[in-house]
Amino acid sequence: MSADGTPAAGRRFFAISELAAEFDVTPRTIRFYEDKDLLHPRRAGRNRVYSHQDRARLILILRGKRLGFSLAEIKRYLDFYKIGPDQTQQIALLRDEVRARIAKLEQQRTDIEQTLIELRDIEARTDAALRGRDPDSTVAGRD
Amino acid sequence: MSADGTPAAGRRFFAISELAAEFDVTPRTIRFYEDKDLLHPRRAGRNRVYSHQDRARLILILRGKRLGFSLAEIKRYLDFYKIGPDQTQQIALLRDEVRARIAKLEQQRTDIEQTLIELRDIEARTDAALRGRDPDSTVAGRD
DNA sequence: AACAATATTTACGTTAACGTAAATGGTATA
DNA sequence: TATACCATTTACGTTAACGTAAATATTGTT
Repeated sequence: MSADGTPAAGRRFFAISELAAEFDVTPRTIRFYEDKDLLHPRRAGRNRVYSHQDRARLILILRGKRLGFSLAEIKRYLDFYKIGPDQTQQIALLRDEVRARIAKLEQQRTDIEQTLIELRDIEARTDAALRGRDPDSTVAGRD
Repeated sequence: MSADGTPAAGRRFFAISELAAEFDVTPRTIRFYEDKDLLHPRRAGRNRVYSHQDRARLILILRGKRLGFSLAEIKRYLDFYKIGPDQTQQIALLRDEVRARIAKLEQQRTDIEQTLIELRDIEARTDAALRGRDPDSTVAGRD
């Protein structure tokens, strides 16, 4: 590990196995993302060489996966960042897409808050049950 | 629609096609969930009949899907609610599982907040670009 | 030079979550 | 009663996201 604690600090490039180990995925997975056009590492001869930007993209990909997005959706997201110079028509479409994403994420956030409330309630019941207490007779409530 | 606005109010039971229409899924999908043991409607002869509880379970299933959970995970979640009377051993395991879920959802929430920040930034850039303004030269910033 | 370790390409295999189509049966309506 | 309309069952098809295995090349080590 480097001085600042982050494993990538001070490093210029990364091998596929290094990234795989760091993010707990297989090299196959990383190559698969390249095959799907989500990553574009350089080559040192035959071997793949990943820059900090490549690594950053991988982080975004994995975050997208945690949120349940498909690789196709994640690719679109990554594309949001590389729209070229002014294409009013394109930009308007982009804006609409971005807004749709925002709406979807806000719905997800609402779903999460609701689910957390329910889970915390269940957790409290299990805690109580394990203590012999009993905040509502049975662990899951009544019918 | 009923007096209170909710389409299910005052109704005792639902047909599969009604639920399918209400939640914008196909009957096939609902039958599939039953096949996977996530739903257990009664029968009127050969036909499926869904109660309010069945409908509520379907709502939870669809919420789980929006959050990116697999049907197997969703089934576990539904099971959280129907743990029988005191099985200290079982309850301890349940609590651990519930806590793991909570942790995962909190991670998801963090991911969402971060993504929303980025998307809102992009949205602002598109807005500005469409107005001729320009909060940072190009839509996506510079390299 | 022989060997071990790592990376690459190619290609077939696998699982989840349905889609789609065909055959069958009850029901209501003209 | 013929027809139209759902619902059901059965079964094969499809897509996404990798897993797994085999053959080959490269590099470093003993």
